[in-house]
Amino acid sequence: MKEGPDIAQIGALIGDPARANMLAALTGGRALTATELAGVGGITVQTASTHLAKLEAGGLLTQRKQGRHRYFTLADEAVARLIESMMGFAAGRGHLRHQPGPKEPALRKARICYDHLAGDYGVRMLDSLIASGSIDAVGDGLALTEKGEGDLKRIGINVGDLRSSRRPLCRSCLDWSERRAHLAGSLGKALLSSFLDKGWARRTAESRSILFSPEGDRQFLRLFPVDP
Amino acid sequence: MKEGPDIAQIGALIGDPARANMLAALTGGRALTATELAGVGGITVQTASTHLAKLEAGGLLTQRKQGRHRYFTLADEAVARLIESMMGFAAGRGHLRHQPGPKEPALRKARICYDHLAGDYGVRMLDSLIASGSIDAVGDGLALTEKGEGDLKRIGINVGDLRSSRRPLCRSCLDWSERRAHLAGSLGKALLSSFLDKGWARRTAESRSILFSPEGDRQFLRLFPVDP
DNA sequence: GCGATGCTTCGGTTACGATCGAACTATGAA
DNA sequence: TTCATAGTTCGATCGTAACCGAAGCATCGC
Repeated sequence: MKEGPDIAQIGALIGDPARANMLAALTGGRALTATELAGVGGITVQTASTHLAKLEAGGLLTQRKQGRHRYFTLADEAVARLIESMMGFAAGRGHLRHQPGPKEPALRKARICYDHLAGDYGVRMLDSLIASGSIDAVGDGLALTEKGEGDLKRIGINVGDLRSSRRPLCRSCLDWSERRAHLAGSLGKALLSSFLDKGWARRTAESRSILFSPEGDRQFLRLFPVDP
Repeated sequence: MKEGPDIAQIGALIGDPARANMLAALTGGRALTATELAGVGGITVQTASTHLAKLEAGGLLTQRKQGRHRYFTLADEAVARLIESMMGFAAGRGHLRHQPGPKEPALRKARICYDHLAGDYGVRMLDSLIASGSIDAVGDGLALTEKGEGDLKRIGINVGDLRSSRRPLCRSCLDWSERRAHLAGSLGKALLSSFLDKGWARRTAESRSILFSPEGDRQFLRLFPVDP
């Protein structure tokens, strides 16, 4: 009874709908202000403020004040992974909130998952990288091959730079909409960044969905084909 | 706001201390009755009953009635993984409940994690299997090698039988006490079963800890050496 | 300096859920 | 049948936490 980590505390932190919505929104990777978060939580700023304080005390959030704003972000990638894994679990049990609204399809097609690409396109990209021999999949682990390193260089991603960070290069992340893995880790981040830099896609204002331009769409599908 | 799976529901389910304790106890893998669970939760049976009903409605638990008892177990392995991952997360944030009681050290040395070995011994076993070339570790994924298949056969584990199940053979599972990976999956289960069958170790009544006999301890350490 | 904006703190209300005693159902034993 | 054990359902109590209005700080633009 008194053994092990206290799972109830963080469960309770995530267990409030307003807080859960805020956390989910922050899984989008960008920092949000208290007022914005109050919006996504459907509550007033006062209430949001107390919620945010609790989340911060619990170690799930960090804040950075900038002028008269306070920007909140998830404390680190581990929090993002926890949230995503809970989403995957909830989706599997049919605990859905979505009356399939207008934004839903876009979200399933391509969205941001902390800092990398998720949704149909995310899964497709990983499948394609594996099929082309750029990434080795062993069990549920992923590893970049030499061929992959060369291929990535050709589209402007220098893997050497990424290796210097302590963060793992490749990591598989379970996609809640597709129920299959997509690519996370510093490489996943670098790939998404490059798409955004190239103008192939852009992030939307308040949602987690990623919008591909017609041109970007073509380029993406050409670069990551799926075998027939 | 209305997009994605409802993470708050399961958060709330886990967020109650009594329920969290029950779930943690069930991570021990064996089925427990409502009264036993009331015990670990520190509540009366009436209260436990309502909690258990909620957990079942939420899809986290299943019950099987046998005579006048009702045996509760985690609904499936996904639930166990979710709980364990939350434990790992909570441990990392220092959300500990343990005033390091008497049972704590035993729990850190060897315990059961749903159906496989965790704790110091679990981590050691995986390390040793990797060092000896029985298991390939790529990224955070694990794969059994041909050599490993042979070695396992020699200690009485027929991998062929395990492959027939849909469940993955090797899976890495983050250990909350060691903060490193141990071996899960059907192979992890088979290994622990064999230790128990051989009488090297036994499960304890109400706790998740695994007790090795002096002889079993010797055999285990001989079989899974760590290089100096 | 002044007002406007972003956010927190305080106080009081409200609602929900955890809790348990008591009564009720079901299975097993004698 | 009767008694005992395991469990659920009901009803009532109680505590806590979510919530918002109002007031209080802090920072910016002017």
